[in-house]
Amino acid sequence: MAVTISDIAKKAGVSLATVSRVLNDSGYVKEETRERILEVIKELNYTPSAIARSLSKSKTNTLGVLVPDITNPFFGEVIKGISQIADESNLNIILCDTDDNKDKELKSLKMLTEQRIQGIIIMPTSVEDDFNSEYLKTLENMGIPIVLVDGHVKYSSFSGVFVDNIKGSYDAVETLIKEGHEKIAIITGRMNSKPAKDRFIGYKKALMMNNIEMEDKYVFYGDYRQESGYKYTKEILEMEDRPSAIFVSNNMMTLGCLKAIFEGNFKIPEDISIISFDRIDILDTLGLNVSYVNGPSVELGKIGMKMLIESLDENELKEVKNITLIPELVLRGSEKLIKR
Amino acid sequence: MAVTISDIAKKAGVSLATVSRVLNDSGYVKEETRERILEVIKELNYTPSAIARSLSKSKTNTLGVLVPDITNPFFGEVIKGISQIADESNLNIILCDTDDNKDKELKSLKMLTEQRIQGIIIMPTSVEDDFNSEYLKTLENMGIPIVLVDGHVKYSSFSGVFVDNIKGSYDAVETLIKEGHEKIAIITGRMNSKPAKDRFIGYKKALMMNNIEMEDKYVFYGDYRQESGYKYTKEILEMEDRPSAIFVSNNMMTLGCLKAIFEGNFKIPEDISIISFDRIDILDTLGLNVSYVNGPSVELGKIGMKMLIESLDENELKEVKNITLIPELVLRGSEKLIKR
DNA sequence: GTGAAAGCGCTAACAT
DNA sequence: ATGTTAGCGCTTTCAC
Repeated sequence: MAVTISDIAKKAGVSLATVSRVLNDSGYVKEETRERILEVIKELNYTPSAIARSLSKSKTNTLGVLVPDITNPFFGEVIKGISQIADESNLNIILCDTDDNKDKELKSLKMLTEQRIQGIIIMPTSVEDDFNSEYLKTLENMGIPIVLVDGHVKYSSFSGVFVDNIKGSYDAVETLIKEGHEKIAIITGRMNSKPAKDRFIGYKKALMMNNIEMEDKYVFYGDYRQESGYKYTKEILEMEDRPSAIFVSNNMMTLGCLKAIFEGNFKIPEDISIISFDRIDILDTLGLNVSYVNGPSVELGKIGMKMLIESLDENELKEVKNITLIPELVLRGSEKLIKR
Repeated sequence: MAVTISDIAKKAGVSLATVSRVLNDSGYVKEETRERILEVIKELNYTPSAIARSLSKSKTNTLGVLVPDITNPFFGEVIKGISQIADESNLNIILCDTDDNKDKELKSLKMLTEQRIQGIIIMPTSVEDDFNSEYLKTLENMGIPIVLVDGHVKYSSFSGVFVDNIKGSYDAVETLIKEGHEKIAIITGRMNSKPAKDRFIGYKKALMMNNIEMEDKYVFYGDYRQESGYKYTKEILEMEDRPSAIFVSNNMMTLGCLKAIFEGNFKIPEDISIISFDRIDILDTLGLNVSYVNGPSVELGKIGMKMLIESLDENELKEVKNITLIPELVLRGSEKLIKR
């Protein structure tokens, strides 16, 4: 169907090998022959088959990337970082949206191995029912390097780049305390997710270090979705012993939280203070001054990809590397304690 | 390196062909042999090579998808739609973020043809410097079906699924007029983009049909980016003969527009009315009642993918199909004309 | 400097 | 019901 290397060879009056040589700049080819071949290639509009090449070289130059939700801008930014580095190294990437679903994740993983990708960057969905990490482990044993980004799977023996979630939320909550807040609520993520758990730990730690007793009634177990942020904020706003501040564990829940606050006609920070984990671009754009803990998304992607590329080098002995990035606390005023 | 079909054959004491048969459920295999083979496959942890299969069948079952910006939730949703349908048909997709950049787009296109993808869904970046449509045309002539989503390239001879931008903005602007607005500003997109142009046309048409003279001073030529929305809204708000309403041609510029409005301490719709093209989830979430023209993103993706799959069928004669979806006008109150 | 030929892992006639 | 074999398009070793 398509024009192949042998069509080129025939038309140029040389052998396959010679064509291949000019294609790959390998071995010696007389300048004259080279030019003739190049011309024929142009003329016939030849495009080499990556498939055939991959098969022949047992090397695809393709990497797999798994994200839980492609419509979440945070992941979008991570992907930007990943693509950028991949591009520079002329690596292809196959991107899979796992829809935050272990089954889809597994299906994608299988598809990727069939495609003989040479490495995987994965942003896992959660740690629950953790059968996929077994599968990942198998892949790694088969020689496919795995790099985790912003999450943890069961076997911590994978390399990865993470955000220091504990420190991030510790800083946020401590800031609230220093502002004078004493009753600080938290809306957490699912407790089977490492990042969510760590954010909770940071919260507890900050209270403890500042001699504030944690109160169960101020702890709301959310699930990283808008709805839970909305629902629990509503509850919080109606408490008789209402906390003066809320620490919300991720961006989506913060949106829900804000909705509840606006609906109830409460003002930030006059009526209630909040700090969010994760930046929400839009808020800044709209001039809504919500303070947040900023996980470095693009950076996460870039570093993850660089780690992966390094471990692609077969010669290098594979040691497990872990890099943890410290998130930055960005204060916008929503953390302030106003006399109420 | 990896275990191959012949390893399986050897260990199971059969020939390659037989193994291939059970792998593909083709031809007859004795139940007993089948089971034995299946067992060996499990045991050796065999994963077929899609690469080898593709080469052998001259068929990759892989599609290419090009998006201008993966961090834009609108495209994220289109991708969700695409993935969903692809999944159901067991088609793989390679997704490329072109960064709204013709060169990257071209590079991705080349990469995709090397990968021998069997079809392409493309959301083009703009119509400007339109050399890629030539390339696309070449690809199509080579038998690779192309489906356009929400954009137009130079050669309108491609199939595609679009949004009726003219009608969308016509409805929006007419609504403003019916509300009593007479001075209606527009912030457009770049005039080399078909959708942007059409949205402008809808605006003009609505004015004309309602016997309102279009005033040049109310037309602001933006570029679909936040900054331009911000900048022109600032200008608008400072005009001595200030319009009572703004029609903003896309979501990003609307964000900039809102920022300018809030910064100036203007109220919607008390001080100024607006309608946006494109839904912005966050606004609803936050309880900001901005009316908008809603392009059906997920639907766009699903339909686009279905069209592509249809034209994958080689038997089918390839006719150019165009489907245009009518966007829905969602009124939230920001269009109201309040006595000022 | 160039060519011949084996091989990458699999499929699909064609035999048996 | 199963085996043999010729490709798929390319790379690479070994000859010449």
